[in-house]
Amino acid sequence: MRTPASRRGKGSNPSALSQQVITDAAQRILDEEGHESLSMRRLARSLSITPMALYHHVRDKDELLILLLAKKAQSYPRPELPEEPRERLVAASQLLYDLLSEAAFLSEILTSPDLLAVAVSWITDSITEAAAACGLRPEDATKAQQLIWRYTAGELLALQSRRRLKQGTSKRPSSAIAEASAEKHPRITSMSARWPDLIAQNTHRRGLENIVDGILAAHRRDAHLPSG
Amino acid sequence: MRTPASRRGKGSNPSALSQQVITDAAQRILDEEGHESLSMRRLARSLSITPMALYHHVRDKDELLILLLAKKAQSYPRPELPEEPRERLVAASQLLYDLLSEAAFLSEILTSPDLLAVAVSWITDSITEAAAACGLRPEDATKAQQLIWRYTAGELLALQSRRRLKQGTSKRPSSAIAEASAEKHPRITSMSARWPDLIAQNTHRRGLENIVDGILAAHRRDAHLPSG
DNA sequence: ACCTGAACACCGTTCAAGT
DNA sequence: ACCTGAACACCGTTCAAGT
Repeated sequence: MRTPASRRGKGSNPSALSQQVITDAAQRILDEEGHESLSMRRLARSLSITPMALYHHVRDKDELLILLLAKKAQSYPRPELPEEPRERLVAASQLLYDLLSEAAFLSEILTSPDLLAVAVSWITDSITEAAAACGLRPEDATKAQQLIWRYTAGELLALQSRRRLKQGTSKRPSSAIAEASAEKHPRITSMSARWPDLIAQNTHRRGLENIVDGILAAHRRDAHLPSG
Repeated sequence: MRTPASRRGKGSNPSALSQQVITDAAQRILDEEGHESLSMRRLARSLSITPMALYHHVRDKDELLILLLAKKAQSYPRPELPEEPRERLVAASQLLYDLLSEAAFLSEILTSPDLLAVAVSWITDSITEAAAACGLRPEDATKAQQLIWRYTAGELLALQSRRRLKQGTSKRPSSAIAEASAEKHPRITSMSARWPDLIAQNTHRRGLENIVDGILAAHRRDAHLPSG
């Protein structure tokens, strides 16, 4: 009983399934149909194979996504970073944000920050290095990197919801929520009116600089106090 | 509010279904089985009703989750905040983090920050107010609140993954990822060895203070430059 | 070793109908 | 108005078997 699976076209060898082929196909789905469409089953269909065939090359969906991110990180342009340490710290952090904003599927794996961080480590390493060059001890430099990483994660979530808002996939506040929460605070009413404009803005860069300066100021304080 | 705390006989009267009854049952599932177990179907089963009966009282699952959060926010203890503006800003921000860390299902709705923010607006309002009391103009105070909110979101993601790590639901880095990413950076190897200790720490408070001070310093700079 | 077929154990949500 | 039954259109993943 021979399965008449339609030829995979394009490829010369139908049995040429590999991690490379899989991630390429996944990226194509991401680009053409959006990250909501990327499922193991959909991916298998696009390769004319059984979903289970995928599991011979990737452990699970999370691994696939991280792999996708790692590939993007690898091929990402690596600009020369500024000489001046503080500028370098800001630039490397900005780079992290820019790269990750291109990975729309990110929210699904954002809860695995450690795995994620490994995938983009050439950038997070630069951040740590730059922090160290600003005078922070290795330990504090790593903490600084972590702080920036977490802020970046929060900004990326916000970016994602802004995008969905544009797409029109978002939801209206729904009276139930307003009712359940708008009881004891009069202020919100006036503030929420301005909200749409405010959340529409990309405030990442400004925030980043505030944070970097906050870190460096704290360092200078700590460095001066013990000796004086 | 016309809920006279009446009959909710466990299965005796199926017509006693209401938003109150639904959210109570959902909270029970959350508490007893964890947020992964909370689904519309599971919830319906626990109430001995059809999944679709739920949709007469909540629009969809997201609304249910936000409702759950709004309830928690409402019943959360409201401590007296410090008089001193900077201290108040820090304290209110810490409060936001503390409250949200108790909502383990949060990551599912973290991508709707605007809806979320309405649910906990009594805290976010305090943050904005405190920032204004520090001298920021209303617009800048709102931006400060936004910055803090986003950092908090990032910290909460990190917290969540730390919890999963403890639970043992986490994944080992998997050679494929290491292979795909650890090619061009030698530094990562030495750093990732220290990682487990570092990510295990709760660095939120320290980071928060850095950020608050960064914001206030930027404000002082901006306020002084134009006049002098 | 690599892949298939079938199944397991689920999801959120829509629709038409019942009371 | 409130609820059910059945279906739609999916998920990720395991298992045993085939080549």
